[in-house]
Amino acid sequence: MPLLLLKELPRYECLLAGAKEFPDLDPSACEVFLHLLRTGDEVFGVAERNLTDHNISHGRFSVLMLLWNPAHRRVMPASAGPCVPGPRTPAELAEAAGVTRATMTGLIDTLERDGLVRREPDPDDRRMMSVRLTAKADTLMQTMLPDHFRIMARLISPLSEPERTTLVSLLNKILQHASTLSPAGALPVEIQEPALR
Amino acid sequence: MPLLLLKELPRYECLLAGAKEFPDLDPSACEVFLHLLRTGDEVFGVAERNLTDHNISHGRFSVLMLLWNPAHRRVMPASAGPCVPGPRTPAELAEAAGVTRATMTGLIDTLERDGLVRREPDPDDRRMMSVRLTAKADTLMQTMLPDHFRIMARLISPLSEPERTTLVSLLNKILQHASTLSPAGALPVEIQEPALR
DNA sequence: CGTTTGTAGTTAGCCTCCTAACTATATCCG
DNA sequence: CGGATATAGTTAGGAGGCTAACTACAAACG
Repeated sequence: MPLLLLKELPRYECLLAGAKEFPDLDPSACEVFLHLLRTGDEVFGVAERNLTDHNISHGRFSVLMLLWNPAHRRVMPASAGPCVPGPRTPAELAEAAGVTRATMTGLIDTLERDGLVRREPDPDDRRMMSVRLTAKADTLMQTMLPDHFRIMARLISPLSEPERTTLVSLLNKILQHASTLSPAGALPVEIQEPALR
Repeated sequence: MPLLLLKELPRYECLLAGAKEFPDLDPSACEVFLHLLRTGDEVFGVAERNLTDHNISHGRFSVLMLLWNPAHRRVMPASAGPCVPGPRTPAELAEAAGVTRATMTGLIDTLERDGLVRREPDPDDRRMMSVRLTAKADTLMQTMLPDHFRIMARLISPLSEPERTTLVSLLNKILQHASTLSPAGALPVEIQEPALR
């Protein structure tokens, strides 16, 4: 639900009209942009509703998934392959989930309060903590995940397999390109005209 | 930035492995789902960074766009066509932006504090307020929008026109279907197979 | 005409995100 | 060895989401 976007997307003729006043407005790009955000938001909202029923926000779910991965490996043969061991410390979790360490502190706080997670001091480096799932969290995941998987499958069910492949590849083109414009990929924007007023 | 999602998407073989343990896990659906959210998040983040430079969050931007539309019409010929007059009251704005009235109160509070918006009582119905953009907001939009349009165009630039059409149509299939699973579209689910377990 | 019902906006309290600054510990290096 | 630098985690304060409950007004209806 966090995206918050115009519920009704503008009609294409409105975009064309806007392009007359703003030469920088690319109507088809704008349309893709808005549809991407709108659809992402809707899909996100449907998936989140299920988690909310279990008192789990998306952020908390991400943390549980990151920590649960190794617990999961416990069940699987040790030869299960390249699924890496998964993060343990708040800093690693923050990095993997794409939030700040401060945010992760808050998430772990509430997860710990709800008995889903335990903090343990690292014996080797006294700056560090180790975060572990409790048995309660493990049980919760076991009941929550099948629903979550069914919801994902249902959301994507209108697409055939070839359509799915196409969609992923188109999204990937955008994602790859967007990453280069991103905070990390902060190339100096070079060519941009001095505009901006 | 709000989506918060695993930065590194799981490899497909991990999804396949997961499907062995969870029969409900549809690997290709899962892959589409994750790519959609991840790409939406990235694109959203890039676009938001520009707004943030002007001290405008996405929520505030939505409000400004909704209110600015009519101001925009002022410049355009009255015959401009089917671009409706745009919302004016907090309740209408909340509905159009897809947030609660309480949230809209907060957004208008900060916008008013920053001098971008004015509240005026409705003379006919003393429960209602009318929200208007200030001249300052109008100026801000004029300087902010061209950048915003350029960023959208850049984000989508890796796709050709036919690819854009395809992408929008695939996204639309998902969006239409998702809406039927949604809170508002709470049709009694009737025809839906009894599945869902 | 007065009571009930509904609607607009706000308030209060919670959660999750952020940035900036702080504390404690580890490490590097002169 | 000892100071500068870097890192882990937290804290403080702010914004923007939410729900639930409240106030004020309008409308409906018996």
